[in-house]
Amino acid sequence: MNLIEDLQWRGLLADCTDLDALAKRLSEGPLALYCGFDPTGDSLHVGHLMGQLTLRRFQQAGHHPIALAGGATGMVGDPSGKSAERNLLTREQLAHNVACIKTQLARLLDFDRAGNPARLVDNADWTAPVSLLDFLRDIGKHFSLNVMLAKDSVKSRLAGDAGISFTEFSYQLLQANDFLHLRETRTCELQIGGSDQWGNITAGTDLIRKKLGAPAWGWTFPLITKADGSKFGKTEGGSVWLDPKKTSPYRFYQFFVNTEDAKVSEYLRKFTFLSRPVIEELEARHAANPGAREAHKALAREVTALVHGADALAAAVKASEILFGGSLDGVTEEIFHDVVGEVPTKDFESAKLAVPGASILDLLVHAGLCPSRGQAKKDVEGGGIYLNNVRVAEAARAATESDLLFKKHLLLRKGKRTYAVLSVR
RNA sequence: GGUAGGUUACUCAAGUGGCCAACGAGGGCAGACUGUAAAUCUGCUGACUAACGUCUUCGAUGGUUCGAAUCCAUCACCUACCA
Repeated sequence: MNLIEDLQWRGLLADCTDLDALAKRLSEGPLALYCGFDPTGDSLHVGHLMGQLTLRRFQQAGHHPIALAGGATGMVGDPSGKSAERNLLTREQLAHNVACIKTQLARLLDFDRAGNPARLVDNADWTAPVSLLDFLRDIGKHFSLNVMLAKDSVKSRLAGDAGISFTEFSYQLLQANDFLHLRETRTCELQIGGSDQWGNITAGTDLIRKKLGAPAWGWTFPLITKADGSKFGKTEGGSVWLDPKKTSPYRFYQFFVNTEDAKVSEYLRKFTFLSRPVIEELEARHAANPGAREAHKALAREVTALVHGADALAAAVKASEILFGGSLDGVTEEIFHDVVGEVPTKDFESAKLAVPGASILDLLVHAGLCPSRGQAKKDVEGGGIYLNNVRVAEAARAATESDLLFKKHLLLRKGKRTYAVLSVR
């Protein structure tokens, strides 16, 4: 199975500017390709994984991947997929975000691979020095307003109430210029991106054709969705980040374990490097015994290892086994220690446990499981709160020293799977 | 610049003087059933309080009134049409 066939089997091809020609080109030898990542935050999230992993697949097939951090395009804001104008980031925020993102981009690609090492670039390097007049003459001249206005990202905004500013309208020119620049300086012949990037990518291939008369292709992969069609990568706590400080490896692992059945097969193909026979075997096992959720666990293991490494994965698996293994009976202090720090853990004063005890409501708020005492009380009354994995029956419940596990920790839980640990100081 | 309409909790959206912490829908959280899944059913969804209840909120500010999300004035922002 060649690269394109593999990508198609995995469901990673949404659209290609000329699939036959690209297939022919790929068969003739390695090419350079790139994928851009705008620094809209100080961390990438699971949604961005698709681009990174696809670059990696190309690299493994012998091609030259270039990861692009959007230091310039991030200044402007991509209107694609956005229903309203966004707020501009300050230069300081942007510089900080670019620095953070670069290290994350570096993790999934091999920069030392013999023959085709990965490259990391920042489009601010070639965009910032260009003067407005030069840009308008050299780049702007090649764009037809009719074509620009016809792009979905622009059209939908013009049709809506929010409108679109000239700033965001210009975005496609900047991205097209990136592709042109990489085509000229690094012979980068292919740009990949999510299907929402189609308009921006074709702006680039069109520009290259007009200015250079050289071949260039665009490839998009489908945007990942949940089974109900809603946005992928969001949980109670917000986005699932790649930064372990923002989303712990344990929660990252849990996010994938909790994948809906209807999506496991798709995610295994798109997020892991497992081979086709292995994935088909997992699918068969899942079909035979869905309750065991072997496919979910394999998925979570693979992705967590890729992003956070083997050690972090081992800790996440261990903590998960303890917390979801049933009762805490028989769990030794040493084993329990693996949980501490994996789930959100906070300190508190041991003095608070003295005689009348500490209000369970205050503890829940302190642990960050509930936003307020009022909400905590409702959660307790609804039967959704557990102390040391035993349901708390009444809101007046107070925790005392006798509730401490190993004289040190309280294990709080809300619902089926949201845990927090409080440790005495 | 003119005219008209709008601004309600996470989102959409009722409410046009007291019965409004504010209908309803979506979303979210929790419970039951399951498999840490989906679907379904149920409860909750401003803060404080053990509770009676108290407090803060309906773009902003000021006013009328015993009493305002609801009436008046000014300001801000948004939308549409006109220039």
